[in-house]
Amino acid sequence: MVDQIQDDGVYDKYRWLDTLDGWKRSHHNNELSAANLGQQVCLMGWVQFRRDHGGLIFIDLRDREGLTQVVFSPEYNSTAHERAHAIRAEYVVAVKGLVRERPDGMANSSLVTGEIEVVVDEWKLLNLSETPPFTIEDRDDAGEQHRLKYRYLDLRRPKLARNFILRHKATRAVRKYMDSLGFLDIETPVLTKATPEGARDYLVPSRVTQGSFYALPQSPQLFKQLLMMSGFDRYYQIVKCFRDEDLRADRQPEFTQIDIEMSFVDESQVQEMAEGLVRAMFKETIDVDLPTQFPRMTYAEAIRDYGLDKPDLRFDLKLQNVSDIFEKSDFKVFAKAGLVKCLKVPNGAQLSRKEIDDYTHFVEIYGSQGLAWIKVKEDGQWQSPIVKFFSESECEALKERMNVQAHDILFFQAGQADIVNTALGSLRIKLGERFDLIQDNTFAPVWVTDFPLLEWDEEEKRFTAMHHPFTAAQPGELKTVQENPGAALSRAYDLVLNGQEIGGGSIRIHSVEEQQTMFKALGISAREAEEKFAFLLEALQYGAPPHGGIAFGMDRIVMLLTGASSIRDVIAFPKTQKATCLMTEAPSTVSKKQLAELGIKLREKKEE
RNA sequence: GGAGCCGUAGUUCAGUUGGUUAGAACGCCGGCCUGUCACGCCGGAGGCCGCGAGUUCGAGUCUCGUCGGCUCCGCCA
Repeated sequence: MVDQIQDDGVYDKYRWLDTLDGWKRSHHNNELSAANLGQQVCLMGWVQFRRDHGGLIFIDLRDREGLTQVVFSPEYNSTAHERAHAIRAEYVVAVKGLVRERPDGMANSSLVTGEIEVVVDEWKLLNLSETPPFTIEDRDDAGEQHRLKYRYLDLRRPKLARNFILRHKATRAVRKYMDSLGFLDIETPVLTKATPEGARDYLVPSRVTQGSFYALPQSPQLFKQLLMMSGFDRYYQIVKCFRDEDLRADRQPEFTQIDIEMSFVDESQVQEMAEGLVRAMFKETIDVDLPTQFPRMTYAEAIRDYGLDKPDLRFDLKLQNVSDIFEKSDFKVFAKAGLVKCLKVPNGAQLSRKEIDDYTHFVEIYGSQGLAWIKVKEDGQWQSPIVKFFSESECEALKERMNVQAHDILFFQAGQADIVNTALGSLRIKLGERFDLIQDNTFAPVWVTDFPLLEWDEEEKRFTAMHHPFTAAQPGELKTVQENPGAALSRAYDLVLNGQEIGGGSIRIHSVEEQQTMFKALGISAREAEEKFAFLLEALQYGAPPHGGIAFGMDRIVMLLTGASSIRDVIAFPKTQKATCLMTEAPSTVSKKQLAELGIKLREKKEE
């Protein structure tokens, strides 16, 4: 009926399309209720489902807000009904009709608009649609490869659409809160200078200065510090940042940061502001009240108790250092280890041998050599492949230290400290999920403070900044930086929520001497510092105020707010793990002309 | 750079030890249907088993390579 060949042979399936002709939408599709009974309304949207009974025809009309059932009835309006047989999924239609109550027992309690329906007087076919490659509804029946290729269709799915509506509310909450505290939204450049430290830069070739490159910002770090030196006092920006590193379920090459900087403040003032911001976002998007004061823990405590610098405090298990118990043990694996840590799971003895084997493979990912364990039976007997190597006093000490009870399981990691902590800390998260220790809809924020200023980079054989090279050392630690760089503590802090790092910041260096000391500790020569950061070193000499700030990962926060398991579900047009866009097919090759203008010559492809 | 899982109809998947004509559900097309809401009933069409080699009398199934998607380690100040 719809596809026709015109007289001139041109295939034109759009000749029956209607125009709006001044029709105006009166309501969205999640809006009508019994309160609107008897009203004439005009709705527009996409056809979600069609249920053609031959006589009555029902369609569910969808827009971003929801669904409304529309009825075509031969008795009510036979012309409208006759034309409606041709309606298919995803056609775009406008209907004018009467809001009426559904017959007895026909209400649909799963729809907000389920008590009513709109019976059609007149309707317009605004556009046709090919049969979509996958069904547009919330039950996931398409793979991500298809969903990303047809992202614009995927985004019609209510579940996904809701994420972006919520994301908008989060953004709005940020702007409202920051404005209320006198922060100015100031834009910083996207074409900027490559930095030697940190992540790999995305580079943009300069046409005007051939052979030179801009870099896309990993963060507006230096610009926001310079804005403090300009006297702007309180700055924020919701800003795209770029890092050319490998992707993860919670990492995209371009991501959005809530970037904040303040002058004349110390850590506590930045943190107080930041807590208020996060509380406002949670309140105004999902109506959750976060605690009025977030707990704090030092980096050292986090590693000691949780093995990770982003502890998930939604459940209580803690790692225990048991190195001392086994110092002189006959069990050489423990005695010779740099660190031995134990994690007890109450009632964990139910784990099967296979599950334990799986956990063994799991910790191997982190470089662990193996996973030792002890199951405690009903009668208190220990079942374990390693206990036979323990002396009686070692068993007693362990029993007391770990407060061992019947049905417990103990897991051990022994070896190099960083591997022990990472492996056992990650296993802790896994076990928390396995034993359902994490309650739904709980949010456990925590500040992690007192980070080391520097960490040793084995590959480069030098210290690198743990946070970034502009982070101030704690009072008195400047001397430590020179004498024992690895021991110096910084004025950096991270905000962790449910085991995810959602924000990080620091009080910055505002004295040129301290900045030079820092560069020196990082093995950056005075010449190199001059070359890369001359503008910063100069600016610091013209009255830089004490300042500090924080940056939040907007995408990750929205993930937590929506419960999304992938960052791709809160980014409208995300990239695949290979950093490509399946829809636009970016990145792509460019013409020789474009390359020539940039003075770029591609390496010849080797012939096979 | 490395490890793992996956790739079969438009979609989601099944496919036994390698064996004849590769199946199901949903979707699509046609017919019937006046209270459905993932409507129902009847009928039909639809396949480069990701791609390329190899083993074999014979490959969706085994081997190697390759491309693509996902998860993770490294990396991500």
